Formats: sequence, structure tokens, C-alpha cells
Amino acid sequence: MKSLIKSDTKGRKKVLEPCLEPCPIERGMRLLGAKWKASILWHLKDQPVRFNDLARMIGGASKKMVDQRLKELEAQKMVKRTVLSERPIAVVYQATDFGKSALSVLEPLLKWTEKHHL
Amino acid sequence: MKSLIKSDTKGRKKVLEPCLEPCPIERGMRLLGAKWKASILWHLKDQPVRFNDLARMIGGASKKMVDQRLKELEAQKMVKRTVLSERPIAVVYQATDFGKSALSVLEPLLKWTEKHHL
DNA sequence: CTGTTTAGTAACCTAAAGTAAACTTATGAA
DNA sequence: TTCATAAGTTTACTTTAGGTTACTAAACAG
Repeated sequence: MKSLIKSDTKGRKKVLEPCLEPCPIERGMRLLGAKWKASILWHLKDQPVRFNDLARMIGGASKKMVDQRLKELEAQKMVKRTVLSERPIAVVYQATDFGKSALSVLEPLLKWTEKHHL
Repeated sequence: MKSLIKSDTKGRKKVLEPCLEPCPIERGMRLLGAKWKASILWHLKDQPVRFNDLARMIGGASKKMVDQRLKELEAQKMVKRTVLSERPIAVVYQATDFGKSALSVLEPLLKWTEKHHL
């Protein structure tokens, strides 16, 4: 993570180990940082929740957003989708163990935000 | 943070305490989650860094981006800008104490990302 | 005289992100 | 019969985020 700057004999500067492509922090942010994503995951951490209930909980987000983020979370194996019944279709979403592991980031984030009144 | 669903006598559902406007997690993410923002802050956590050096370190980001994020971070009091000299203008940026407090989020994020090979 | 450095600005543009509202198919209730 | 529910999908936009390239002005190097 240390990026060193060196000048050559002609005074031209260059960086050793530039953070050229997204470093872990950047990548992590891009995994969790999408709009509403962390909130959604947070709501699924304790109990399975049904789609419409979830959409209602995340009041500010449209169903399309919720749907999109759920699909991403599912693809990342952070959330599991379970069909309870066809016909009157019923579906629940819940955080996987891996999804819950992200709480090691979200919990400090929550604490930090509250502590500083942000 | 608990959003309860209740059905009334007629079976209509509604949510008590909907997460209507961005909850702390969401707000925190929006403060730290912009592209390159966390990376930039990370690079300023130990030593003051000059603008162009920083731009070189964050290889993937354009100067405009770096500049924009620095201004946001400055406005949020997470980074301090210091002019070392006019004429051949020289400027350094460094994380403030508040900026460093965000490491309580970024460090777990880094660990999480690396642990899971993301 | 040309090229480099400093710390940005400005203009322009595109791709992606997000929003709102309507629609679907089937079920159950008043 | 009309309304509400379920879990989305579709359409039709608007917004904004981000990228690219070129430019500034003053100073120094070869």
C-alpha cells in the first residue's frame, strides 16, 4: 500500500508501485458501496425477509433498485433467495454467512456514522 | 434499525419505522463510498502528500477526479490542504484526526476484502 | 527554445445509475 | 366486482458521475 515517489537523474518523477488498479479498499467499496446495497444487506442480516416487505422497509429505493441490488448480492453469494411457494408466489431473501461477514465492515461504519453525527 | 411489518384488521400491510430516508449505514456509505475517495484518504493517513504525487499514486483516477474528491474531503473536514509555497506553488494534503477516524471503517474493509480474496 | 515541473481549470461528452409509473399473472377477501 | 396481495418486469426518462483532453502560469533544466 505504500506508493513511493522517485526522481531519476534527470529529475523526472515516477511512482513505484502506483495504486494502478483499484486497491483492496477501492474494490471493497465498489462491492458494498452501491446505493442502497449496504442497507439492504443490513435488513437481511437477522431474519429472512420477503421482497415486498423489504422494498417497503427501504422506503427511499424503488422496487427496481431493490431488485437489482438483490440480484447483485445474490450473484456475490452474500444473499440467498428462497422460493417458499409458487402460485401465490412467495420469496424470501436472507444474508448468507459470507453476507454476514460483511458486517465486520458495516458495523464499524454504523458506529462511525453515529458517533460523528453524520 | 428494526422495521416491523404490521397488517391491519383488513389485511392491508404497512411498515412501522420504514427506513425512509437513508439510515446511518447508507449515509456513511455515501460519505466514504464515492469512487477513489477511500483510496485517497488512505494515502493521506500517514504523511502529507502533494497533489501531483497523489494523482500519480492513484493511477486509475484522473487529476480532475482526485481534485474533486480532495475538495469533498476537505469540505467534510477529513483532509487538510496546506500551501507550502506560492510562486512555484506547492501544496500538501493530509488526513485530519477526523479523517483518520474513518480508518475504523477502512481498516476492517481492507481486512474483509483481503480475507475473502475480493 | 523546448520540455519539465507545480496545482489545478475548463470544456465537453458518454455511459451508467437511478426514478416513477404502469403492467403482469394468479390468489384471496369484502 | 373491485381492491389488495405476491414478486417482480418493462418502459421511458432524467440525472449525475466520471472520463478525456487540453489549457493556464511561473520556474527550472539541458
